Amino acid sequence: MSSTPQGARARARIEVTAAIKDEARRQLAAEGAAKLSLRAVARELGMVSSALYRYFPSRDELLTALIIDAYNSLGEAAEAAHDAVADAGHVRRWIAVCEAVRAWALGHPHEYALIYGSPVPGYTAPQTTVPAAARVGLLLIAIVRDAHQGPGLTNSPLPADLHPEADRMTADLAPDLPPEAVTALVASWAQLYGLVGFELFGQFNRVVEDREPFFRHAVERLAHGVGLK
Amino acid sequence: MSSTPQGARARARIEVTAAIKDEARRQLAAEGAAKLSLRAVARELGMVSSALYRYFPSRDELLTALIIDAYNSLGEAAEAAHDAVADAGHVRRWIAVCEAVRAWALGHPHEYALIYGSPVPGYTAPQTTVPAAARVGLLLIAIVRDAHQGPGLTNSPLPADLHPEADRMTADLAPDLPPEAVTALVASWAQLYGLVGFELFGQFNRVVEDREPFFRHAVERLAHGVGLK
DNA sequence: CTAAAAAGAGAGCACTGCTCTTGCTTTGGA
DNA sequence: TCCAAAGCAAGAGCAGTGCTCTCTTTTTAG
Repeated sequence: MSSTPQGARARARIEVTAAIKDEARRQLAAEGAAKLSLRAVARELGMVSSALYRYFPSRDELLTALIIDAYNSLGEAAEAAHDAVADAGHVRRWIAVCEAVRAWALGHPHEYALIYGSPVPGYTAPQTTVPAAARVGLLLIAIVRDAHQGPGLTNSPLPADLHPEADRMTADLAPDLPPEAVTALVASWAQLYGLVGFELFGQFNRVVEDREPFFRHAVERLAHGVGLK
Repeated sequence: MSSTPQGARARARIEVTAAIKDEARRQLAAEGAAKLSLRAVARELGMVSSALYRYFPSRDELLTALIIDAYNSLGEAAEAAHDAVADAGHVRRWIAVCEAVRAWALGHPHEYALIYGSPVPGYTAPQTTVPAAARVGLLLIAIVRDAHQGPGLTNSPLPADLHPEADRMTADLAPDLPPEAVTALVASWAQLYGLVGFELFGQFNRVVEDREPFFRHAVERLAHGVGLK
């Protein structure tokens, strides 16, 4: 009986795959997705570039792996920040998640750009990324749900032409919540990334200087907008 | 006396420069910024790639020219949409500008990605782009200013720790407006691009289906958020 | 023990941005 | 009017890229 369940080869494959991703992530963090080079990764790992194709069939596949990891890293950061204030009020929890997203983005700008910036060259995200991408959204939904089951939500009514879509979204995302809240939640979710992206991509340069209080206030208003109080 | 003021050479230079930009814009619209190739542009124009460097010293310089054009194109679209409803109420004018931004983005996805997506490979936008980039922002400020001088604005107060930054932004952007409105305006400006970007970059896939009413409602709420009524 | 599968190495293709040198043409001053 | 200077096009070439193909070696599994 062997101590390496699937054999040494399978074990090595896992390690090499991880090493490739690590080195790729290093280059991504250092230079951005566009300058991520398979040949450079292979060179740094002491292997020849063609050998790398045994692990990732193309550059896009490597990027996809990095994208999923980035979504999960962001999701974990947001979840950790939320859990740290799980006892606090719903607005405070909402703010904590938003600030965690911003902090993660500022700490991993190229990875953030990879997942929330413009998609890389002709690249379209495969279905595989969906579960990881949803983590932050699910967190926000959970906060709003807690508030709904606790102190309740205060939402303004929706226009008539939005009722069908609002009901559809609600059925898909959170059937137990009022459509007004779900609609506001989805919009706030997108708006959060507008705030983060503008800061990260330099649109706030020479416009907003002291960004923490600005961001905090903005996401607090988002929280009120979804009905939290 | 010559009919070509600066000589035929200067005239030709202008035409060739325009032809290069046109062809580059075509490739940008077709394939995205990352696949924009100087060699392909030159090839399509029947010139050799090295000749192109007489007009643009590098690929980044070409991209910068396209970025400025894109900002101006977006700005013009927004201004035209605004002027078409200049007599309507402030909220309606605000919505018109936002919807013009969205429509332009959906019609020019790669150009939108170029200016509001993640900045291209290690590329940092030069100062030259600033005036063009400000056009939509100035339009939104103008609407809020009109409202302020007309029916007035209704804003909620700011937290104390935001006062310094809010006053600074107000002095920079619109000294005649209340800091509460300016702060909300800047945040809404960023949030608008969050809504547009999420739709454009596929984050709304399988989440929001009927996007026009959703977007319209969201930006109407933004309008109320900056104090318009 | 052996056939099959997996992995690495290397050469090569087509492409990229960019530089440099070589000629030709237009320009502007003496 | 002539002539040097500047502007421009063309071609070759460099270093780099993603990716494919073939060949050899190593490991696995029957």
